[in-house]
Amino acid sequence: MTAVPPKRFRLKAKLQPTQARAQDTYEVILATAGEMLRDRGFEQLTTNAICQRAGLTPPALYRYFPNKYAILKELGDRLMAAQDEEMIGWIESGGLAGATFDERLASIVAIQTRMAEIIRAFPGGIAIGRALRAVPMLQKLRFASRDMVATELAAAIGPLYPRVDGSRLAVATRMLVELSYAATEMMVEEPDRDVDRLAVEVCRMFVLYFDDLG
Amino acid sequence: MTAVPPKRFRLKAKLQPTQARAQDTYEVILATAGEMLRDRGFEQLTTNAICQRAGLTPPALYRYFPNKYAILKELGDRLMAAQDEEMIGWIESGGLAGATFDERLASIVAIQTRMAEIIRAFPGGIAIGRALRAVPMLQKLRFASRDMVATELAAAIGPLYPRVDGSRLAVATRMLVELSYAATEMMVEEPDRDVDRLAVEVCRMFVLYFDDLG
DNA sequence: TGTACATCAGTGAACGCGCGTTCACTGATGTAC
DNA sequence: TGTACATCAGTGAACGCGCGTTCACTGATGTAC
Repeated sequence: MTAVPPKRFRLKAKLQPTQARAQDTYEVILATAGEMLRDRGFEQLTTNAICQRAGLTPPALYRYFPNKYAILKELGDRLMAAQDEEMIGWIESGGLAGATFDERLASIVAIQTRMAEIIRAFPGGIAIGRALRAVPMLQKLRFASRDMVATELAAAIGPLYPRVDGSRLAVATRMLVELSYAATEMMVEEPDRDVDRLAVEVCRMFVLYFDDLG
Repeated sequence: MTAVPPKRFRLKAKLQPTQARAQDTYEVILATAGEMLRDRGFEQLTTNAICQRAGLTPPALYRYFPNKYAILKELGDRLMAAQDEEMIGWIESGGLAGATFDERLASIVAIQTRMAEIIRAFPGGIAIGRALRAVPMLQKLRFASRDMVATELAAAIGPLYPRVDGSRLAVATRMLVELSYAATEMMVEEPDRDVDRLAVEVCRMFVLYFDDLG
């Protein structure tokens, strides 16, 4: 009855494709897995089913991925990379540094909306987002991504809040990024609701908080 | 290549236990599943493994639960019920209606901290919380729970914000509850971090937002 | 208060299926001369 | 510029395992008289 450590899996691709044909196969596997995640969800995702749908045989898949978690990891990496890139771009191009409340609000609403668009546009993005939360091994990647963005944000806006000490700013930015992700998921998981209004209210809250911080 | 609808499962218990012995079995199954979720996570949870650990044979489990999702649903229901009850109690005993900023902050920090405690105290609570997000069929229950709490909160605090129209208040309370859950998960998923400070900052943000709303 | 019967609760043993995975192989591509 | 060879890429077919699930049965509990 003692606690059993969770199973570990290799996540790295076994071989990197070198020839063009192999590169195509690699991408077809990922694209097919993304479609299946979108249509059926993470739990229904199996290596055999991916192969069948992709028109491949299992050994072709196993040449590049040791198991389905490796595929999921690669998809998660790509989704997070797309989001990180957009976030970093937003931070570098001003971020929260608008002169008026409305400017700051418009800026953060824009990035919040963009985050939701990225997930929607990514095949299986919603299911991948869920997996990033639910699968422990992917969770670490998600935390790393979030903390990286939060650190960048703290570095960028630190000068705007000279009286706030670094550790509090770190907590504040980490919170902002995490809750921004949560809000993004709320926007994509329930698209029938009024997502634009939700985005505005969430972002209003963020701006009020950071204005108060200074 | 058309989208395939996700598999549906029966979630209701097949039979309700009547005798005391059967009631014990029912609870043992749930308690064991909770332990296994805590130790190994959702993906490692299998009906056979639950039976083995609980000292039962599979047909005993299948007498009460048609599959493992039914077990997960019951656990999710209980976890959410515990959280809902606490939240409703908080709303009824004042909630956000403190006279000063610090009073309101202290009140919301208290409930935020309590939410985290409930998850931590619930066997497998963290894994169940993840499953409530990741498993589509459980997600609906989570949304229902959240919307119920949000509606109660809106009804309770509506009189405090006479100028705010109902639909905006609905969006605001829904956002509050959802982001509060997200913050709770952040607190329990990374317990090594300074959770108390995080709770204070999150709650400060909530109070600032609702103060501005009025 | 005991007995006979009905119903509830759980067992032992096994099933079929599909999962992840691998072996031995053929075919495609690249490269040295 | 063609040929021989090495390496890369993917196939066909099957494997063992463990999963969810079920069948026929025994034992435990409740109840009518």
